[in-house]
Amino acid sequence: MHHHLLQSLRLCATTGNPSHGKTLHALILKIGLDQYGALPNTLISMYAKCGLINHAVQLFDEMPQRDPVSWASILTAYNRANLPNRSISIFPNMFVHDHLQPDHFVFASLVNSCAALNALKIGRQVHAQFVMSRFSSDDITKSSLVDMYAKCGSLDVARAVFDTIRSKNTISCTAMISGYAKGGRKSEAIELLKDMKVQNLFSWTALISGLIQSEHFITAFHLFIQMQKEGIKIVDSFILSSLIGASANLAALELGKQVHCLVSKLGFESSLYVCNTLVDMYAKCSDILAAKTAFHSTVKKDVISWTSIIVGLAQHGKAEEALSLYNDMISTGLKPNEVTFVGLIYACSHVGLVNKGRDLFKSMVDDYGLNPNLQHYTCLLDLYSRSGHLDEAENVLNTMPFEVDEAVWASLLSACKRFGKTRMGIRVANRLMGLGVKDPSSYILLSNAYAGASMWESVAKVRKLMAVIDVKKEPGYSCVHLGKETEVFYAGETGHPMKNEMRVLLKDLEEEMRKRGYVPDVSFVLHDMGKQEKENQLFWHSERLAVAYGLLNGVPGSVIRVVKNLRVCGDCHTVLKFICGIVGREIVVRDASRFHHFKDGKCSCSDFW
DNA sequence: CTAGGGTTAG
Repeated sequence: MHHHLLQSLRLCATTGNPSHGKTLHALILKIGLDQYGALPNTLISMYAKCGLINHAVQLFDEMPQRDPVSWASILTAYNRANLPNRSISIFPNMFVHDHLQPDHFVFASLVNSCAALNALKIGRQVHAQFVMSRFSSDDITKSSLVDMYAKCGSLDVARAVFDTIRSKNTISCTAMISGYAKGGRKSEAIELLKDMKVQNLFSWTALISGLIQSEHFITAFHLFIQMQKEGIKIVDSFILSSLIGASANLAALELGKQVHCLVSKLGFESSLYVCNTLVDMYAKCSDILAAKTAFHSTVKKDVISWTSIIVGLAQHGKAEEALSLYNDMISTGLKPNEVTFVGLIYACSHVGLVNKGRDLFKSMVDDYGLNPNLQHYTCLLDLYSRSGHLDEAENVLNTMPFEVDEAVWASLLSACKRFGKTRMGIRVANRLMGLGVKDPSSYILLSNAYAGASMWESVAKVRKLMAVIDVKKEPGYSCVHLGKETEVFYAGETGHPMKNEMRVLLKDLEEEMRKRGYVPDVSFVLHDMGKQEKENQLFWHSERLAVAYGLLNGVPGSVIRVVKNLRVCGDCHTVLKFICGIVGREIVVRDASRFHHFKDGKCSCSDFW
C-alpha cells in the first residue's frame, strides 16, 4: 500500500496536476499514514512540483519529525517557486530547531539559491560548510558550485572547483561552458566543449546562448551551423529563441527570417519564448508590420508578449497603437509591469500626450504598486522636454531619487536650445560642465549654448576642455540591408567602388533639396574648420552613403532599411526627410536610440531624438 | 522520498 501510494504521488508530480494528488493526500490522511515512511516528504515534493508552494510549506511546518530529506525537499520547493531568499532565511532552523546537519542534497539546494540570488558572499559561506562536512567530495554539489561561481562572475574560482570534480559529466561541463561563454571567454568555452566526450543539445545551447549574451553574435551563428553538422537534433526551442534574439541585436532581418523558417520547420511556433522573441526581433529589425503579425499569431500571450509589441510600437513612433493595445491588455486581466510602463510613457512622449503620460506614471505607482526606476524618470523627463514643458522637466530632474548621468542633462540642454530657453540653457549647461563631460555631442551642445548667449569666455573654456580631454568620437558607420546583402559605410569613406555614382546621386538630390529650402546645418560638425569644409564633412556622413547605395541598388519602391551605430546627425535627419519626399521612398533608420521612419517628407520621431 | 547544466521585453 505504502509503495503504491508513493508511486501515484510521483506520477502526480511529473504531470504537474495537483487534483489527483490532493485526493491521494486525503486518502493518506484518512488511513492515518500521513507521517509514515517516505510519504510526508513525497507529499511536500509533489505539492512543490505542482506549483502549490503554500501546501508544501504547511506540510513541512506541521511535521512532528523532520529529517534532512524534509529539509532538502522544502529548500528545493522554495527555489522552484522562485523564492530562493526564503531558502536562505529558513536554513539556520535546520540546526537551531531540528538539531540536524545538512547533507549533500541540502548543500546543492542552498548553492542553487545563492546562484539565483547572485549572493556570492553567502555562497562562499555555504561552500566553506560543504568543504568541512563529510560530503565534501560530492560531485553534484560541486557542479552546483561551479554554476554559482560562474553566475556570480567568479570564473576562475568556478574553474578551480570544476578541476576538483572527479568524474566530470555533461552537466558539470555545461555549467562551466555557460560561465565562460556568458563572461565572453570565447576560446575557453569552445575548447571545453570540444574536449567533451558526450556533447548534447544542452551543452551546445549553453555555449551558443552564452556567447550571444556576451554579444559574440556572429561566432554564435557559425557555431550553430557547426552544431547542425555534428548531427545534434534540435528537440526543444531554447537555442532558437536565443538565435532570434541575436538576429534582433544585429538588426539582421533576413537572418531573423531564416531562423523563423527553421522554427516553423521544426514545429516550435507555439513556444511562448519563441513568439515573444520573434515580436521583438521584427520590431528591432524595423519591420513593425511583421512584429504585429507575430504578436497577433501568439495564441497565449503573457506580459512579455504585450510589452514587447508596446515597446516596439513606441520605438517606431506608433504611440496611438501602443496605447490602444495597452487597453486591450488590461481588458484581458493581465497586469502590466515596470517594463510595460517604460514603453507606454515613451510612447506618450513621442506624440506629446503630456497628461496621458503623467497619468500613466501615477497609475504605475498607485494602481500597480510599482517603483519608478531611472528609466521611468528619464522617459517622464523626455515627455516634458519634447513638449516644451521645460520647467516641469527641470523640476523632475532636480527631485528624482536617482543619480543623473551626462546624457540626461544633455537631453534637457538640447530641449532648451530647441525651445529657445537661453537662460535655463545656461543653468543646465553649467550643471553639465560640473558633471564632467565625455560625449563629443555634449561639447557641441555646450559650445552652442554658450555661443547663443554670447558667453565667449565659456565657449573658449569648452573648446579648451575638448582639446585637453581629446574627445574621440567613435567612428560612425551605417549598414544598409538589401535582401540578403548588407553593405557597410563609414563616415568619410572614399574607397567604395560605387563612390562616383553615389556622389552624383547625392549631388543631384542636394540641388533639388536646396531648391526646396535646404540649408546645411554645420553646427553638428565637431571639428574646427571652414564652412565649406564642414559642409563637405556632412556630405559624406555614413547614413547618406548608405541611403544613396540603397537607392542605387535596392529593388525600386522597396523600403530602405539602415542601421547606424551612433545617433543620427541632425543635418542628416533633415536631409533624409527631404530625400524620402523627393524620391517617394520610405526610409527606416535604426540609430543608437530609436527608429526613424522617413516618409512623405516627415519623420516618425517628430524631429526630437 | 531529496540534489546539478541551456531561452523572452527596458
